[in-house]
Amino acid sequence: MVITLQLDSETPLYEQLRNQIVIGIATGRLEAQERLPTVRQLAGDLGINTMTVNKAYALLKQEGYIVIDRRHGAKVSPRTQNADVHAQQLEEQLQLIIAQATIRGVDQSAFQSLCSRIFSKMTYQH
Amino acid sequence: MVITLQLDSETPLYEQLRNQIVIGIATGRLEAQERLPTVRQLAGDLGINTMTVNKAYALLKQEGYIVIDRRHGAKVSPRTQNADVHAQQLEEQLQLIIAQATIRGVDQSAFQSLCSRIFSKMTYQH
DNA sequence: CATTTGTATTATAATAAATAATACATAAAA
DNA sequence: TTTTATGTATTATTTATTATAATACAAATG
Repeated sequence: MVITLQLDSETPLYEQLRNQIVIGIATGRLEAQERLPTVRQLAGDLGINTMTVNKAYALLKQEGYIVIDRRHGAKVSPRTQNADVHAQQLEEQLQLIIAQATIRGVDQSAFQSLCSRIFSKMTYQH
Repeated sequence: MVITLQLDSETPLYEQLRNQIVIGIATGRLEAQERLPTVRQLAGDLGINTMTVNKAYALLKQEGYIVIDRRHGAKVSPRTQNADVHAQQLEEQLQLIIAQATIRGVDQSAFQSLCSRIFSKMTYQH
């Protein structure tokens, strides 16, 4: 999986990394049980520090997206639950995005179309 | 309009402020041409620094959500355009949210319902 | 002229982000 | 058993961000 970082972004590197891996899982470019690169290898490839990658992995682990074994490294979690825990967070994020889109002139119909187009790229199955 | 800040949030105060004003505009709690509180007054009400409020106002101004006049203070912009400029940004934000939701088990149908519920609270009209 | 507006300036403190260099615990592999 | 590769913990340093603070300034209204 190709990961590209924007060094001039206001989004921290570890967060960019975390976001791209989450999208990779949802789109199926990273399959369940698939092994992620080691922190050292990924840090070397991206030209960033080991601890920055580790921070992204630790975050993904805490959020339940990946499972980490001392020796086997990091793997994509086979399945995740607890949708209810993040329901409120999802609603808050979505409310802000929809508010911004509404003011920019994007109506519900256009928004739903955009959502459909994005959903069609998501292949993650439970 | 009631604004509540979470001091223990990882979201900066000026960003929380900006977000709530954006939502206020979209939901109609802040009407077009309506005057916002002065930076000093709002800072006093919220118990935060003047420059923190000013940073939020400057950001809202730069994004086109409000218009600022030296003497008259800050007002909600009558109308905003340039939807295309922010189209890519919208898609990126939405992609991440949908990816997370998908992994958490939220399917397209449930997501669309949530969107509809949020949209029903948005009264902003062009 | 006086007042109120946003804003610019400068300083300071606290926190976060990123890098760096090591070291450690673990467990598979040789 | 020894070696090796894994994530992780630790400590330090640098840089950027955030928030506060105290002023001062430009502009425009009354």
